[in-house]
Amino acid sequence: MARKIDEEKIWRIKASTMKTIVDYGIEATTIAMIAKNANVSGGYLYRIYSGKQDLINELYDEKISSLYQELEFLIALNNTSFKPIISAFVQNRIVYSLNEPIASKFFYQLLHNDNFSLTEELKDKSLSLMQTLKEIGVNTNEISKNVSLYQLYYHIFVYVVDYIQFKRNNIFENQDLLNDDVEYLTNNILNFLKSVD
Amino acid sequence: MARKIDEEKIWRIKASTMKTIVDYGIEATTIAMIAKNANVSGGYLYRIYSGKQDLINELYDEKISSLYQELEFLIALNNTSFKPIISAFVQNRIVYSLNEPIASKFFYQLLHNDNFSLTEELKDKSLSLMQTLKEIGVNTNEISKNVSLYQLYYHIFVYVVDYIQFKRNNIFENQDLLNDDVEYLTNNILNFLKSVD
DNA sequence: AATAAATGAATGAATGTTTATTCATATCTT
DNA sequence: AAGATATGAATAAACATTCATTCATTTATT
Repeated sequence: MARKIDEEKIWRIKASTMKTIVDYGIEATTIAMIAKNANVSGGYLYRIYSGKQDLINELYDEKISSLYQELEFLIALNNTSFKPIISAFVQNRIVYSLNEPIASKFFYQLLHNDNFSLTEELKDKSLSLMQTLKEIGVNTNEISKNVSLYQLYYHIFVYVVDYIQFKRNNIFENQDLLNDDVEYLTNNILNFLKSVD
Repeated sequence: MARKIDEEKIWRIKASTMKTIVDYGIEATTIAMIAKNANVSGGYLYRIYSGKQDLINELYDEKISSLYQELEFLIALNNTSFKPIISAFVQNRIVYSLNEPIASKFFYQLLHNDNFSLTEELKDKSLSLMQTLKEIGVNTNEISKNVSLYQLYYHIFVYVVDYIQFKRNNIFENQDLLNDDVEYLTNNILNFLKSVD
């Protein structure tokens, strides 16, 4: 055997990628900047990733994946009613944005960048998750039976992430995220999904 | 005097910039691509704009500006009740996304890109518009007096634009935007802003 | 009215910088 | 020593930007 792969090095690359993108934007971020910030040689990135696009896409897929896993876990924990699932999910998003502001903002940026899209596998998973959630909500009568999978997806994934990010980067005032936000967002989501006819 | 400035040329540059960015993303868009697509020489862009960043930012400011003007007009038209203003604004956003899909998507992309931000002047205008709207809504009791300017701003500007764009780029199915959407979005917004406590 | 001179618009090839990517070499672990 | 990891200088392509030049239009002069 030879020298071991330094796992921490890969972790540093990921952290550096997110930080650099959050600080300077995807456009201005270069491989050299990422490597320097990660204390890693430029060429080393190419041993692991096939390039900048691949590196960012893989990171994004990772984030989406863990989000879906989290939701699956919450569904398994409580599959008889809709609100607790959403409420816990929203709370986790707020906690995440406070504890991991860089990762959180990185995710937000990619969510709205069409150059980086999901794998077919993740799209399928997304679809089946929304279907499961819809069944739960419709059965308990917490949401309308006419709600579309799109409406579910948008309000659960995009609305929450966006609201939190916009609140943090606010042009009006720098506002703290509060526990009140969990309830506010959860209720808003339930109202949307209930009011479809 | 010399030759006149060809105004259509500037129009072509703007249209080309939006189209190229929508097709390839801001990152992959080059000055050469924009110029070629606009049938304009590469160097000509620098007579009008100081560079790529300036060109995009100016276009973005233009879009924001006309959005604010539109809202001002709607407020002047009906300054005694909140819902008609929002309803008309939402309807205009949907019509705009159907009639000007490229401009609409361009705007959406920039709304979520922190590398391009508003001028202080536009931020001020935004603030005063939200204050005016809040007064109208609170007076008629259509929205909560505890609503923050941020919540107003997010739900009126961001939520509507995002919902529409996500519906069009849907990973689930390609859905048409309908008149039903106007009512759905308007009601959602009013519910959000009413339910703050 | 005809012609020349002046002005500023517009061009696109040339420039120099930046960037992703490669590869010969060094380093580390067993 | 062997076999892998890791380096970073070297490379080549892509890029934004500049600038000498050309071209269209207007104004002045006869």
